[in-house]
Amino acid sequence: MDLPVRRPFDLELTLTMGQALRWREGEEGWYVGVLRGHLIKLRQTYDRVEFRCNVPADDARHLLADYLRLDEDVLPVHQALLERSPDMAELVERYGGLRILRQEPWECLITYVCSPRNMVKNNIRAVEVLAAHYGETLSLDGIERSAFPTPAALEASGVDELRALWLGLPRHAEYIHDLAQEVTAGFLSLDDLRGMPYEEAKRHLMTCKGIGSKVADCILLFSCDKREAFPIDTNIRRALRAFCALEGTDSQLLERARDRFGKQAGYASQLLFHGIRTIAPNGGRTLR
DNA sequence: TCCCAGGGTCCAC
DNA sequence: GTGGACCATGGG
Repeated sequence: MDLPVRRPFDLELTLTMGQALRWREGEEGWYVGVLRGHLIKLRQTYDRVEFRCNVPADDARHLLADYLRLDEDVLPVHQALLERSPDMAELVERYGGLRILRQEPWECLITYVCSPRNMVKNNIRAVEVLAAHYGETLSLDGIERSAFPTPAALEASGVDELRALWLGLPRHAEYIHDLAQEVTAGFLSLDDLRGMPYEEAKRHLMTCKGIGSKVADCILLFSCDKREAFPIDTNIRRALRAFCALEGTDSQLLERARDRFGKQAGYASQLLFHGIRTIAPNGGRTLR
């Protein structure tokens, strides 16, 4: 079973560059991950994405078309981006197949709440540990993984139990439990965020403990269709300096990046993020 | 030994 | 609103 994709489309880059943390390379070119409670295998052959999943083919098709944003054409995005910022040409040329996934908001929220002062490697581990402890066990072709836990499951776990999982910092456990409570109680509606304007959705998210500007932008870009979100971290700061000659404080950078990239800011952020980690020697870090 | 990881909170000022 | 210290550590 497979789906047609419009090139440029780089499945491997898209799944492994760091926006989603649950994809693992399997045998025979498959990438194995868990998507909305379903264990799924994906691999690309030129302009098609082959898939395997324990749900009816049509259901999987809808699930993947949404997740991979197959309804969107990336070429107009490239064009608009290059018109606004010609210095992005090299990144567009090299990594034009990179796409922004449409992740499940709850999982995305918890994933990025665990990210501050946490290495990516440990962030991946934190998400996997949460799934293993509180998520439903799934199997496909002899592979076992766990679904990402529901808000109710994480709320029921209790803060002390979450803290014992060493997710990063102790306060990450507190943030997770608080968020689980807010979502189950209906005080925080992640579905509503998608319908709000960017600024309003960001303000709303940032009222939650543990969610600052960067984490909010990650959630909005990766799961709430806010293409103008521009998460600023150390990599992006270096990349803006290296590729676009932009410098300043974080708030200045955010304003300048959004002014320059407009609606393509989120897409630009991922090209910059991947670019500085692969092209620039030493990750663009100034040698001392 | 120092710096730094996909930051955020809390506190002065 | 801004700048600094602090925070479950581990690798270069």
